[in-house]
Amino acid sequence: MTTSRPYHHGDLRRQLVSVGEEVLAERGMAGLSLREVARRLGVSHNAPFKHFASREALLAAMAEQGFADLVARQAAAEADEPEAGILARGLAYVTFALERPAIFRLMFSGEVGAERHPDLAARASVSLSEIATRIGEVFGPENAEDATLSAWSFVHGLAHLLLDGQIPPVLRAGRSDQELARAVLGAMAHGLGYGGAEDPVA
Amino acid sequence: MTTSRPYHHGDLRRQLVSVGEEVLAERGMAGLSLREVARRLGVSHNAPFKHFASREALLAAMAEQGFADLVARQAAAEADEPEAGILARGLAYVTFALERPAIFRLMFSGEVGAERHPDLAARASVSLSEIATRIGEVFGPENAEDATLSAWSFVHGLAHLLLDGQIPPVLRAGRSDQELARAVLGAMAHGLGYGGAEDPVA
DNA sequence: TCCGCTATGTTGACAGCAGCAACTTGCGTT
DNA sequence: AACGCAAGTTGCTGCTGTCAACATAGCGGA
Repeated sequence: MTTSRPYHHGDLRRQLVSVGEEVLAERGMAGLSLREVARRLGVSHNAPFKHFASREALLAAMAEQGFADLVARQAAAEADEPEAGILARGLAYVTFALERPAIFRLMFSGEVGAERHPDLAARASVSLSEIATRIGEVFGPENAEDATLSAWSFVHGLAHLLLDGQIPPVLRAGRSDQELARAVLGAMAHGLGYGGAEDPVA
Repeated sequence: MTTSRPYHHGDLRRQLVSVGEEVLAERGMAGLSLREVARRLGVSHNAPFKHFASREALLAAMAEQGFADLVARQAAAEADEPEAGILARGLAYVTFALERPAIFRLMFSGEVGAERHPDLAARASVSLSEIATRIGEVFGPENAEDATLSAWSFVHGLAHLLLDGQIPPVLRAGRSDQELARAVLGAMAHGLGYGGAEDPVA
């Protein structure tokens, strides 16, 4: 009995995405093969092709999931006052990158070819536009564009530098990634246009 | 005669790196194969292995060259007054990313495994420390760490967002990448991190 | 001058991968 | 009960990275 291997898996697509992230985290981009993912799920080497037309299509789905999760996480980080909210969102962005570095890299690696995967393009665009909108709300209408771009560049760059481990010890000054993010984002919020919000993140 | 195919190529290593960048730009990470590079150079499929122990080693060399070029470009962007210099360096950083997006991505993709390629790690570390130092010179000694990190994150993030083409039209407001970089970096230099004491930018 | 060493390149082989084709299974419909 | 389609399987092809054995050339010492 045990029904251990029903002929139809039933949830393969979702699991492919999930195990795909697992493999990607363990072995990196070069080590992520459809066959390895199939092996881990106990299905044949060609089963994935019934759900994804190509390896790249799986990558696109993984990135898409990443964007969805990023949006959800940012929404959860919402706060009462908008200034605190923007800071919390920035931290959430960085935290997401630090917790799921492989997916974060994939999302912005440019390897997926968004033009070939409209679903991914749409999801990414929505996700990023939302971020931009929220940032814009805080910085006000006049010159909102550049302030928004600034804040976004800032957070995005910080996330990349942190997960690349490329911050020299001198700058790190013994702080953890999270502490660093908190400090630097705080400095940004303080310096970048709007004066208030004394240490909004408790 | 023509000496078209001397048995010994004479300059293979350098050309592998150069053509490697070419292929990477054309076909992306997945499309970059040692065999393709060898083909373009008219050598056998195994010739590259006399210069690089693995595909990854070639990638490392390409990234290393990228860091070297980035440093050179930044040095060339030096200016008289330090404040103008820092801005010029930031622009140079972004310009490098926009001109050679494939290499820039490779340099920060984390796919190369710096721990396995000490030469790359050294070059990257030197390159980035130099950037940090120069930024630090401008922002002064007190709180230099966070201001430096801020500026660097900022430029790094802006570069990534620009070359990902992920900036919504609303924020772009019709400006070219270069114009955008100029505007945003200018805003940063004006607003960021000077501790609120003075306004060094005339 | 000649000999042989080493760096550089070549041919041949193997295993792993993406993707195509043809076959099988079994669930949902009628 | 019969059937059709979605989901899974086996088998194949061509490409890739990498290993091993062999070939060539230019160089330094005898």
